[in-house]
Amino acid sequence: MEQQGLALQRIKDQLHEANYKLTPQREATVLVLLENEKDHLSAEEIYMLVKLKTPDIGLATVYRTLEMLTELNVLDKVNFNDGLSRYDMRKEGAKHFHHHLLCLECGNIDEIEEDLLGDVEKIVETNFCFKVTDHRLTFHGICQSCQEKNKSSVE
Amino acid sequence: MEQQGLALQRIKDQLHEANYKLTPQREATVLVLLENEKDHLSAEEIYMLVKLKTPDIGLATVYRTLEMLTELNVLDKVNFNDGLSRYDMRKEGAKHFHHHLLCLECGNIDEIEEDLLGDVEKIVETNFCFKVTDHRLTFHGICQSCQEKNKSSVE
DNA sequence: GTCGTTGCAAACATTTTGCACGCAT
DNA sequence: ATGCGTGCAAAATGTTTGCAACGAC
Repeated sequence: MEQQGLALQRIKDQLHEANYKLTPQREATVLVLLENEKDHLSAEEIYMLVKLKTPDIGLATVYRTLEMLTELNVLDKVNFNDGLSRYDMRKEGAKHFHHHLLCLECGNIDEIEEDLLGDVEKIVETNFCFKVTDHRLTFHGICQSCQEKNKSSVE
Repeated sequence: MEQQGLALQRIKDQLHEANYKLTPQREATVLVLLENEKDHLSAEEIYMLVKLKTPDIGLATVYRTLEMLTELNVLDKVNFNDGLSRYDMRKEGAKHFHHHLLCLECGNIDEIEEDLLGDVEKIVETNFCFKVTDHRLTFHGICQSCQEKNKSSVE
């Protein structure tokens, strides 16, 4: 909770620095994002959650807010393979973008905060002369609980 | 060329195994994909290329063919962040899916065939109990030629 | 004749845009 | 009064689906 207040303040500051105003709609959207940090909500899902508390908001505004926050690097727009964009908070201190584990069976998406790509990025920079600024890494596979589910159903 | 003939034959066999027919439209689509293996074409781009040689084809057929080939693991559907799906041939021998380098300046997408994630996947399997079957890895950054372009324009 | 495949058009889903209005400065 | 921000509706975009017709066996 305290954390969330700090995060909100940080985002407010970023908006002001970039000459954006923190309107009630924008604040409500940011709050929903903070409250659901662990999920990977789509624009529509965010819209519906915001609308519960702030019914006076349009879908277009949510899209515009999400675009703005993505531009400010508060959010990352991520595409898994379900045809729509999802939005993911960039952790405050995190230099790198976290990784994802997508379970092909239940569709659940977990996050890995650990940076696993430090060495790999160095290889890319030296061997391919490519200046890396960011990355997207998603593993596809079977999550722990689905593995257990399968095991017990076989027995 | 010879390689392409072999690849085509292999794909034909896979279709037949799965009880699909190799219709002229499907063959034309596969040929376009083989001829542009290094690109990351969207459905529409593929459609337009196929239509040059085989005008009697509809966009829906291309979509259906791409879906079928994705299901057969001949293709991978990849999403960069431009809002549409792109299709990428899975290399014949390649056990793992190759990685991508997306240049944020010129939009070019390069491929890395080397497997850079062997160790990382092991870590994921043991530390997170996640059975990895595939992955998507894209580095965002500046490609070599854009770096050079920038250097000379500063001087 | 059956059945898989097709082209076309319509439907659909997601995202963007145009516009008139509202509100803070 | 200026200009940013808004909701709504319309448009644009990318993809899927329904359907009648075709063609191989």
